Amino acid sequence: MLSKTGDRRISRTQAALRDALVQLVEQRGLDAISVGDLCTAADITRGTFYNHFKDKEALVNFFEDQVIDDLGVFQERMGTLSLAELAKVAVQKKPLPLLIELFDYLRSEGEFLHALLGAGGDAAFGPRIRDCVCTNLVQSVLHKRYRESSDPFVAYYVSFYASAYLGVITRWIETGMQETSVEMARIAQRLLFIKPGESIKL
Amino acid sequence: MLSKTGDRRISRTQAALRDALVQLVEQRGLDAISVGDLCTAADITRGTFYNHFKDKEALVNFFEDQVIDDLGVFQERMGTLSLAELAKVAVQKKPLPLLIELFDYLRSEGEFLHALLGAGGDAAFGPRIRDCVCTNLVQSVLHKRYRESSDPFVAYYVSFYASAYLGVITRWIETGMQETSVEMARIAQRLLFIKPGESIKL
DNA sequence: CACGATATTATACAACTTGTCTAATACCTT
DNA sequence: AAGGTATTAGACAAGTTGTATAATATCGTG
Repeated sequence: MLSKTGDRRISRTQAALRDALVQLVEQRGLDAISVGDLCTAADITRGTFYNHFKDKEALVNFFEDQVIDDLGVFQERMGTLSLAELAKVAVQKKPLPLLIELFDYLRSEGEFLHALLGAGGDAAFGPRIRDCVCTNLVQSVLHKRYRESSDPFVAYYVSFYASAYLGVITRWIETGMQETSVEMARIAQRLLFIKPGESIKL
Repeated sequence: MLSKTGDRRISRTQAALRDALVQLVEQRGLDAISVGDLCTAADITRGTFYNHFKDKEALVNFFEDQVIDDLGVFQERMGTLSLAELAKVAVQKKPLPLLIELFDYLRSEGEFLHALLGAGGDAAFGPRIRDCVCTNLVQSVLHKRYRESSDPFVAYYVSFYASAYLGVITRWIETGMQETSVEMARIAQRLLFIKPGESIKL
């Protein structure tokens, strides 16, 4: 019978595989890892691996899905933000609690994200995150009347800022998450109200 | 003796492998391709493959390097642009010839870029292009006095726009390069003088 | 605690991949 | 035309993959 609290053996195996994945991707890159390598690092048998996952790709997707699901919660909450609210907190220089929470969450998954968003990681993961969080963030910020415009420029405009925010997150993670979540929330907000060629107030 | 014009056999082999790479990455993704697959698709022997490349990764890097080198030329020319020039062409709505040339070049490498920048491609390639072209583009546009600032915000500011422009390029390639190079140059320029929350003139 | 269920182990297997090597052949440059 | 060299076809050991089996250890539940 299925119970809410899963089998501890399964949890342990999955956790061990996740740690092994992060460690090995960091060391050698995803392509250079074999299922056997993962099992050795996780201290399990190959048979056990195939009990859980079809192949290496399925393993990676499984753990990526967990992060994407978690981010989905933020995604929904982002959708409820209005531009007016954003402008208000920007003026007050008071970082949005939601953004702080987001960076807190990202930090909690920092090792995984560092490995799988990095150069040795999964090429499909970055776009997935971008499409999940960032596009929505931009949509909530974009003037309502342009959200469903068919003008190609609007699509590029959205792409532009979605990639931009993923770039900020990626840089933060790549450089070891030096800034606090509050600092990052503030940076993310300042970037909303700036033009590329504009003079920056430091 | 080495001559300027290389051996035709080598050129043919490399071209065949490049085509095979693009085709197979598009079909199955880089990870799922074996050296044997590449050789079958390229109609060469595995021995020939190893005559040229140490392994699959070396092959990928070789062709990526060619693109990066080509982009290096644009990178240098970007560095000579001043913000004043950019503002001028923006007002005149006349796209910069350099930008048009850049999108022309990207189109000429469209199939390769579509495959290797895509979800089944190489996770390391996007960051390489970003660091090559985009960062420099931003540097040339960023106010001079902030270029060497140690304020962490400036670093994120640069990251933000570098990723943003790579995102625009990536979207253009992913969606099959519908827009002309002139249209894309115009879009890229318009994006320079806009704020996220700002009303867009369509 | 004891039971039934099941995750894990150890092991084996064929099919495939990898990287290297050889001798013969075909093609290229000069 | 001649010498150089890339390509071919074939073989090799080492490693990887996905699957399967029976024995064992660990789990959740009653």
